[in-house]
Amino acid sequence: MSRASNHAYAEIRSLILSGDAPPGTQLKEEQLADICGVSRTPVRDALRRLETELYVIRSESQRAFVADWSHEDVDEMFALRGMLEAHAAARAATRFDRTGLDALIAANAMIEAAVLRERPDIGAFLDSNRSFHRIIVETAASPRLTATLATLVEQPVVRRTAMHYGREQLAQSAREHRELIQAFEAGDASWAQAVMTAHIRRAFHAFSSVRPQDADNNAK
Amino acid sequence: MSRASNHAYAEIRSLILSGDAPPGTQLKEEQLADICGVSRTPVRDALRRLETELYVIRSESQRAFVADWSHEDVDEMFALRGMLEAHAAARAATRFDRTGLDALIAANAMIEAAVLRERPDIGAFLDSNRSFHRIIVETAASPRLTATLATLVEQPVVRRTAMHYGREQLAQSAREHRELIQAFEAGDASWAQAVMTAHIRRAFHAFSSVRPQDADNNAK
DNA sequence: GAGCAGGATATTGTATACAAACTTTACGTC
DNA sequence: GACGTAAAGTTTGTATACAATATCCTGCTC
Repeated sequence: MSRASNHAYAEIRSLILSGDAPPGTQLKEEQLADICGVSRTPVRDALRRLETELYVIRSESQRAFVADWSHEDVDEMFALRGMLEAHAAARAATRFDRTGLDALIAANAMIEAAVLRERPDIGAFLDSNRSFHRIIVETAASPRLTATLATLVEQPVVRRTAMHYGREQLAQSAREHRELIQAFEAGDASWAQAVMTAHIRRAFHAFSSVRPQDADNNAK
Repeated sequence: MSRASNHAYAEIRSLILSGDAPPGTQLKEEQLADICGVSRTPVRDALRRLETELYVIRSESQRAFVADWSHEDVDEMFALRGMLEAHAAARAATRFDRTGLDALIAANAMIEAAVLRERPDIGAFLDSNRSFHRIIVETAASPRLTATLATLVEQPVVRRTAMHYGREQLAQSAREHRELIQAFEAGDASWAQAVMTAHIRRAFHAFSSVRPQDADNNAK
């Protein structure tokens, strides 16, 4: 899955995330192939990947569409994500070594740098936040958990959530990360699990208190 | 993703599960295409699906191999399954109607009939057991949860577990199902969740107390 | 004999052509 | 005008040929 395939994946994904292809849009293989400048074969690979990540859904007759997420879908997704990510945190708590902890601390330092300024840098926040959570999931050392969570953690949702966070909520997020790090340093699985549960749950409420059009305006 | 692709998927999957392609075996697209009697295109689709379900892993240079499942992997799989299925039970507890409950009761009656006899009928047990759990997951009404669990509940694993159950353990399984039904009738989510957690956890210990070769002998 | 270069072989990636399936449209019937 | 049906058009599925890349093998040098 090399050059062309990855390129198609990135291109189509950005079409969806940018809103150029809003929910419900039909994604036709040939048309996408034109846009990406490759043949249909790598486009099909890309669509399959996007499908497993639930960016794309398929009609009964296998036509591909940009996925739309109902409020209940999002609620359920956060519930599952909270459960699994908290479980990952608990596992990780018994597995962290100094190198991993340092990486975690570094990631959170970058988050704080992005947040604690006049005008928070949401892009940098998202990048570092993603790193932070990825380190934890990987330290949990369960490929199956990693794979399952990958399909659950939708970056468009994380993005919209962050968009709605004010400066104070972004800072609170970083503080929760600090507490997670403390729990990891103590090797306390229950603590880590509880903090992570709360962390994700709070994100859910931030997300669901904003109506989609507001988030879009915010994004501009 | 139609005829050829599904066929290739089923065929390759059964190669892996039957042990004809043991862990570590390299899966070459052309060779698989020959075996399945289709071209490489649907084989590639099938491999991608199997890859997301972790039956197949890829080397750095994108070559496909049969994944190896360590004891710890299986442990983790049961842990995830327990968590998610317990969550499903909790959701279902607030959603069951009389029709659903009656279906559940009927399924468990069939389980008991298969179990409470001179020589338990494992095949019938497995069928009814699958129905029982499916009714619960579907009553939970979360497509995402259904999809996630589907990749986690490996029937070969369930089968091996049941193979190792003695008559008493099979009966115990049915009793746990009865308690689940009580919890559902009471609409008590916490109760249902706790019973399901224990139910799956017990299955894990039954599974892991049997060594693979014993299970295979038993299966013959 | 160890290690490396370079070509031969094997394997995956991509493009393209054609087949199958689904959708839409146009027309005829009632 | 509503409905059904069949043909035309659109879209996805599959096969095959070729390209790119990785791996293996051979023979050379030291």
